[in-house]
Amino acid sequence: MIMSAPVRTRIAPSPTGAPHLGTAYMALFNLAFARKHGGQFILRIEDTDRQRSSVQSEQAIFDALKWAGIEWDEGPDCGGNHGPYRQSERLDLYEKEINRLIEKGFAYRCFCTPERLNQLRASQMANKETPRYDGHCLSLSPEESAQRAKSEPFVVRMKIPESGECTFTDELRGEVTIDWTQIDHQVIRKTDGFPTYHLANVVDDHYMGISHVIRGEEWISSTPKHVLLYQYLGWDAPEFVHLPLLRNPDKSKLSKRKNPTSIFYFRDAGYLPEALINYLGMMGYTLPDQREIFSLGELSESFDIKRISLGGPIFDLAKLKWLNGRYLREQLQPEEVVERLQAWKANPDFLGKILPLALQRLETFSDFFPLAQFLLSEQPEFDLETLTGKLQPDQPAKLLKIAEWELEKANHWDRQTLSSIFQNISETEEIKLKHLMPLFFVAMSGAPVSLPLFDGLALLGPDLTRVRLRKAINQLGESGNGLSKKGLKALEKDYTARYGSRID
RNA sequence: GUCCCGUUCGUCUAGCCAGGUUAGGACACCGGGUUUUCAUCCCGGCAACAGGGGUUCGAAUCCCCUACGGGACGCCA
Repeated sequence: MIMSAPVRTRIAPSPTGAPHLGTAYMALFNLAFARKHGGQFILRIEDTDRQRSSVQSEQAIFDALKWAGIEWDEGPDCGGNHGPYRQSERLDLYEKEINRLIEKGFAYRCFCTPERLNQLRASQMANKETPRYDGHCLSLSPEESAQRAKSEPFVVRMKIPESGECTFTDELRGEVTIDWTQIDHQVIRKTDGFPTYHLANVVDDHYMGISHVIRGEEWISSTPKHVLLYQYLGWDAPEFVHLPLLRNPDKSKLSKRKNPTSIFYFRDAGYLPEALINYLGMMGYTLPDQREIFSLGELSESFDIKRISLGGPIFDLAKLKWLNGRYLREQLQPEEVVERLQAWKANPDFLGKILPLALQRLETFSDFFPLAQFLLSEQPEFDLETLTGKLQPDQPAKLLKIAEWELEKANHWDRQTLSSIFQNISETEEIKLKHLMPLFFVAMSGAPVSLPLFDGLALLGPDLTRVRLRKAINQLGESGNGLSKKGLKALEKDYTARYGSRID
């Protein structure tokens, strides 16, 4: 490793779904490390999954990271000397390297059908073996392979040594050794011609001059594939640093099912970006002097990646709130707090969107804020009796859950879409909309009567909405009218039958 | 199931690499004070080295085993 090589780090999110806290977390340390060493930090969009990637989601990543105060030196929006920074625009490059791998005999085309592979996997699982490709297409001659490729769909797989082990160095953990027998003949090019993550990330990190790959712990077990690809392609591998994963309170990997995970949730619920970043900076890390209030700049100045601790930190909203409070009263001047509050939701734009919903219900100004309150708070208070209303006690939890799943499918978050989702639930459940709605009014606003719900939800946004639904479901659970594990499973099956499969 | 990674108060962590500390700080919680209430603020308290073996005069710290937790095992990233 050449010590004088410039430090270049990257964050490589895939533009699917809402911008995730984990992305900001990884970005933070990548950025701090690059700054500390006078290097560059790059944003690369990993949009190789054509089904799930969207331009809206890509834009959301830009917006969310910028809101959080994460700035990149090179990226799809600002360019740079190593572009393009969107993987979908680099297909020729991947194709070239894939062909090189095939020619050298390090990779091969595979014509197996998904059906065959599913069967194979199922039988291996049944025999308690590690699911692995069986090498069916490995023996095809180059000629036959090339010939069939003209008329048949295929994927390209990388070859993996049949025995021995792979040892690589993780900067925090030391040497990590994994047997090659544990590694599958990974698909590196999909039927649609797009590369998979494993290939694309290696090719891009090489051509983009990435010196340190700082990413989540979830990647440790596929690092041997990456190391091998660097070897096959004749390139030096970067340094690897695997950071611990943010956790839910139950210690599982942070997930939106159990926590707010969208960066926008924190923006919309009224947190300060500098407090959020500060908080993320203390997950698994402490500054050498142990101060607890610090900016991104201060973190970068003294940053020492070796100080990262490896136990997975639990994301604790209570402590984040405490920290946010300290920012409000210690780091900002009162005038600044007013300005920030206005910029948040107390501005003509946002209030102007609420007004049409409230106007007919107003007699004096005093009526406005009580009506709008649920759109300006993180969570409303409600009591369970009001929530359940006239429904059977076992109904609310199910209906809320169904709504949560249905809402996840929404491509747009506007009045019309929301309206049709609830219409559909009403029809499918054979409950008149009129009887269905009070439940949601209470869950969303705390009261059975409120501003028009669909417009309200549209203003609230998907992230705050989801958390409110979940809070209501949880409270029902605590009172004994929730969904048991069994009940949830049954509901999910039933849901799939009547509404179609869930998406994530 | 297989493999990999991890494990200090309920939570975030310092200390570990260069063995000797009354194992420190913060959140939460409990108690007291300031405050016309509440909050803030101040003071105090509770509370941890997962277990077992080694090495050593001495282990949270080094080594091994066990347990527990997490992750990976996709034509997702």
